[in-house]
Amino acid sequence: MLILDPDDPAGWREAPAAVPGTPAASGNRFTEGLNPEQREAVEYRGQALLIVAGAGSGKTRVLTHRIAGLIDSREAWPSQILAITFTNKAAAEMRERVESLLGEGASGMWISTFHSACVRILRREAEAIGLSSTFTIYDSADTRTVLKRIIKELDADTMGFTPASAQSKISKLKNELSDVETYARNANMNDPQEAMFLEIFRQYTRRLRAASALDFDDLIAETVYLFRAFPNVASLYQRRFRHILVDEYQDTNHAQYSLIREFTQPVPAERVAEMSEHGFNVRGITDASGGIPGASLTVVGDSDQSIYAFRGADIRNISEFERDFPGAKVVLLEQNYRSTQNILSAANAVISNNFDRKDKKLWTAVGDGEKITGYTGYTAHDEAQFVADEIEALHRAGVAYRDMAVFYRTNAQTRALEEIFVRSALPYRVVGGTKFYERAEIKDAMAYLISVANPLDELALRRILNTPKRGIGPATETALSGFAEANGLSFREAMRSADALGLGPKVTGAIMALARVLDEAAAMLVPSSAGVAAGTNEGASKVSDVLVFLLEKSGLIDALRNSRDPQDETRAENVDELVAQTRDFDRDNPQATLVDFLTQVSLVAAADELDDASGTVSLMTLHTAKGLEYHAVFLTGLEEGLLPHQMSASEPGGPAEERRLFYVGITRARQRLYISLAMSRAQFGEVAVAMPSRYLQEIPEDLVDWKQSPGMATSRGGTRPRALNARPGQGGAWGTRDRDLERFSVTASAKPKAEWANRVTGTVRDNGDLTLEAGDRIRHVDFGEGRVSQVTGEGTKRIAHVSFDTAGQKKLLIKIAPIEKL
DNA sequence: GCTAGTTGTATTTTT
DNA sequence: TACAACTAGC
Repeated sequence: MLILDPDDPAGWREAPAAVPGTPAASGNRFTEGLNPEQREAVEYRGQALLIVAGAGSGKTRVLTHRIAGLIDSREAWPSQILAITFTNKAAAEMRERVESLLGEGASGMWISTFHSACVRILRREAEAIGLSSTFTIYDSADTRTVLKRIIKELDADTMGFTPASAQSKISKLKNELSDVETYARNANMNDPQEAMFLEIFRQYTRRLRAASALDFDDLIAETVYLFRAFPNVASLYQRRFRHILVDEYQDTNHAQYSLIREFTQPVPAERVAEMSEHGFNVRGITDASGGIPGASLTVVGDSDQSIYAFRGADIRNISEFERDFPGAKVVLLEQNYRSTQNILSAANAVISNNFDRKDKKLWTAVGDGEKITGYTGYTAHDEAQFVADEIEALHRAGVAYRDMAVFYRTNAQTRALEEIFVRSALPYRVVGGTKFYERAEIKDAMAYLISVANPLDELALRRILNTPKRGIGPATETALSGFAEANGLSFREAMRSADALGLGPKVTGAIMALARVLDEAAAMLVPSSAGVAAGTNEGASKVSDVLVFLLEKSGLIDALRNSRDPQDETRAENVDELVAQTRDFDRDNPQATLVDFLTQVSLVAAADELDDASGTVSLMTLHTAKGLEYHAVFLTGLEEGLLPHQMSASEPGGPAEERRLFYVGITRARQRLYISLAMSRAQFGEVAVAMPSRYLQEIPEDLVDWKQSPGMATSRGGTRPRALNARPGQGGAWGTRDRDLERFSVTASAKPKAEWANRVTGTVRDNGDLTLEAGDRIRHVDFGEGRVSQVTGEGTKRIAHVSFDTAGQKKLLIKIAPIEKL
């Protein structure tokens, strides 16, 4: 999926002599069909441009046309462009679109995420900051493991430190570009809490250094430090990139902001002269003083879609852009090309409740469209059944599954949705969530590769030390690390000389054997002498071959295959899938190294996994949904405590950010928007009463057609559990006034149709080999009786198409549906 | 050093 | 619920 940028380091010193073009020369070819504001954003030439782009206002179009225009008019070579996007997928798409606009490849362009761009720079310049160019990138789980060890060793848990709390604090500091020393200077050492945290931070930094590893936040921060500490290195990039474009600017944090500032600094004349002497071509890019002026900066963003404050995103970066870059031009894009007016009106109404924002109203020329459909389920399963039914109805009406998406606030909400979707034989895919690369067996296999690529990475080594089981326990591990420390060796070196430790012969043999396997794998990666001479990877073994070698020689794959744990069968299959992925990687990137593969894996984002060609409904969190659009969108779990989330209440700006999240969700929909909630939701395995989200009231009532409103669901019938009759408590945002509930009763559609049949439970049954055929009558736990009209599929995937007497048409996966034949 | 069983505890969003 | 950490017994 991710394509390695074809930028070629050999061309690094070549002359990208720009032919300065006149703005008008960018031609009409790239402004045709654009509205006046879009056109202005594409054509403007100046130091700084802020494009305030409302949702669906065609910002990707503007960005791609702007880049294509710059290249086509010869104002810039592709290699002088640096475009930062939020995901790798967006980057790949942007590259594709630019290339198709130009009708040719645009190699040398850097279009990537902040993190990918930084890794690329850091690997190239690693030496300068005393890092191995094969440094490992630690993900949050790795960070957590390291912190867990540190906290245990320091007994910091007695002071209330947890890996999670330390992790988020360290992350916040790094996003503010505060390193250990900076923190130490300002810390109040009389406060034992603070002193302890400093020690944790210090240890953490030390260990990452020793392992030649960087965490996600380091990638950005270290690049900034690199540029600041080595102006001559920074100049290389300042000279090269003449046009910097940043998408989703509202979600940049301080470190990213600082990085952009570094990129756009001018290069003073004396350094330009120096560079020129060293053979760097600066022709055509110097100004009258002989220096290189700062690169032009284009940022695109929408403060209403800022949803990453928890990750340090600072909304001031965009709101104070004009102050930061004096003379900046601002272009406002308000015409929406995505959604119907009803959807936009709802979005506008909701977001206008956020005070302290620049007023901005999205509008469209496409017309009102259909009303928003609302539904209140009794349980999460009931809600999920509504979603499944509506998806099926849309599908029958001709909407492809891939054009529909279900959004939710927390990953935990997928469970009920998945259960119902499986039962309903709906093709779906969960985007993000527990990712493939987070599975234990995959992390194990990856740890082998990492140990080979970066021998200093102790975390990876410790992970594989006893995986598969080799009889090397914690005692041996401690002995090894003690030996390493006492002799000034790395953990890996200690393993090689394990025979000097006086351990048992079996354990010693196991350690030495593992060390040997790793050494042999490392030898496979050395390029041939011809390759070394040419600076290529010629002669090195392919990633897939190294992986297969490691899996076999280490015994990992055999251990999984021969295990009697039935789950290990799936694990072995996952490992095989990893091998298949490395084969794909080798095929797609013949020149790439093992480190390239590891980098790519470290930096995949949830949205990168999206496969446009798949014929499935997509399920994802609201955060992942940013930047995407679908014909039909289902916003689920619109309850107090979920959206806004409980945890956001205590955070400053929390409720406003949650509202933006809701806004982002609404504006993903092109034609149809569905909003739903459940009156009760299982948490802790206990059922708790749920209150409608405060944000629901903010949607004008005439825009929503409630098939079952919150009012109806509380005021009707006596068959539901008592808990549901409970009055909303004091302080509940939904209020205690009856008017609030009445509002929904009044707007509720007058047709009390099949909704009562939809009181779906989580019941699952194994029907084994129940055979059904068209014409059979069945009884379903939730839907009552019905007649089978058709049976499709094979084996465990047989699907019954059933017309229920009261609940309508449904598809059921026969094996697990709670049904019986009559 | 390994395994199974038990107890305890935490549950937001992500590059 | 569900998973991590701890304990007991091999």
